[in-house]
Amino acid sequence: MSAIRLLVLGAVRQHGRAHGYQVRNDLEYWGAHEWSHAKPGSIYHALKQMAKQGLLRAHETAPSTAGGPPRTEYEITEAGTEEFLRLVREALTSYDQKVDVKSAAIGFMVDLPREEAVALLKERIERIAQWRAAVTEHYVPADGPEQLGHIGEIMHFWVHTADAESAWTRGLVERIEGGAYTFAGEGEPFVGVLADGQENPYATGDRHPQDDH
Amino acid sequence: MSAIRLLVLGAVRQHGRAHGYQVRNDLEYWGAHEWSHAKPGSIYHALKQMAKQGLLRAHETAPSTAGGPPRTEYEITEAGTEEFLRLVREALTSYDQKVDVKSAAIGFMVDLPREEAVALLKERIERIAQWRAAVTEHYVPADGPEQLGHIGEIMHFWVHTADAESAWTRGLVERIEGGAYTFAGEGEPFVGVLADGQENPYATGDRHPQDDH
DNA sequence: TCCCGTTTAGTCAAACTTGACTACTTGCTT
DNA sequence: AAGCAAGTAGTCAAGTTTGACTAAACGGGA
Repeated sequence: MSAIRLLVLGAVRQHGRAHGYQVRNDLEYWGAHEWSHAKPGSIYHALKQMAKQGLLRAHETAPSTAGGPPRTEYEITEAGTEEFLRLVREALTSYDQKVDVKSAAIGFMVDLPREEAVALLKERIERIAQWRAAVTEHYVPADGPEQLGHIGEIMHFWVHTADAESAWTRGLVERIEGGAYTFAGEGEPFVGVLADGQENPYATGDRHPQDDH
Repeated sequence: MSAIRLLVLGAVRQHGRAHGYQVRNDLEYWGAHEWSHAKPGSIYHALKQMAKQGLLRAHETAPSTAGGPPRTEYEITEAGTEEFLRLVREALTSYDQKVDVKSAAIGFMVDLPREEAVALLKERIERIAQWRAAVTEHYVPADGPEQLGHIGEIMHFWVHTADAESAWTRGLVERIEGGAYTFAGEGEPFVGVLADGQENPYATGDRHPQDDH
């Protein structure tokens, strides 16, 4: 799963109706340019693609209210909402070691009911444990780990990372079970999009693309 | 940086002369199919591309010794070796939170002198610290972190991950400084490729592509 | 008022990735 | 002796990602 579709679907859904540039701005507001590869091209491409697949409905719109070429607005469809929820659930449970997908899923977890979020996260913890067991059993050669030489460090690194993630997920589950945050059906949701015209406090300052982290 | 080029360059380099299928097998031997997206198409594409760019030299070869279509063998060029070392150095120092690139870099770190590897890893630790400082300062709004709601969990997750990685890197530096592993110029290097005809103990068992982790 | 920089909005070609498919040989089985 | 599974080696079209580029409108100073 690529994070782009999830992010774009989620942004359009929260907005109700959004054009590409608005989505682009929301993602930046969420800091997504820091942890996902959400370039303009990818965003506009995802919008078009998902419109073609019936996940979004495209509305041709008048030549824009403030500069730039005419813009297309999108709304999420029934099918799009289903796909969105499916993606959130999948991203919350699966251990795919991709930071962007995980981060996006955390951002959207409150779109599910509290109990479901907890259950999915517990499933994730379970999967990490299984993955860990499989890796440590499978990749340690019969005649001892020394055989692997420095290659063993790769495995060590994976396991270390998995343990850290597991620990963090357990903490998150505790916080959620302790009543933190507002989940689906629990009243006013947290607003995570920029209103039209609102200034983005986390703007990039438009750094040059050749920036290297 | 994508991990594929680094992995392919490294494989060809260790082999001296290799055809695509051999590279494909080496990567599987290294477990790369588990942590990178090293599909056949990507590997053959990378080989062709890098040959076109002068990083590899292609030799047309006789119709193969054991089944299958005729194969092309590749050798690394001077420019390719430079690029390889550049990529390893970059991957060791930069904090790009991509598991595949990091893992590949660990696998190839012994191709550098010991002192350089240590220096690069220390640089990495430093960069993680800087990144952490920037993120915690920049993303905590003036009126307290509560403002962020559950979105703050994303930041918390990044920071947690960064700390885990920093801890692991410090451990690795200690092990290397303590004399572990054989680095460039220290005698017989660790052999990380499969000899022609040698069986791969870590073969995938050719699982179906629709496997989901 | 005219030019120039900025913001808004989006396009495009080139490169890369994916997963399924082709094609050829070996060796076992019936 | 024919058939066929398994292994070897690689191709291909469809889809995705990238980074640089286009283009329109606003703003403000000389």
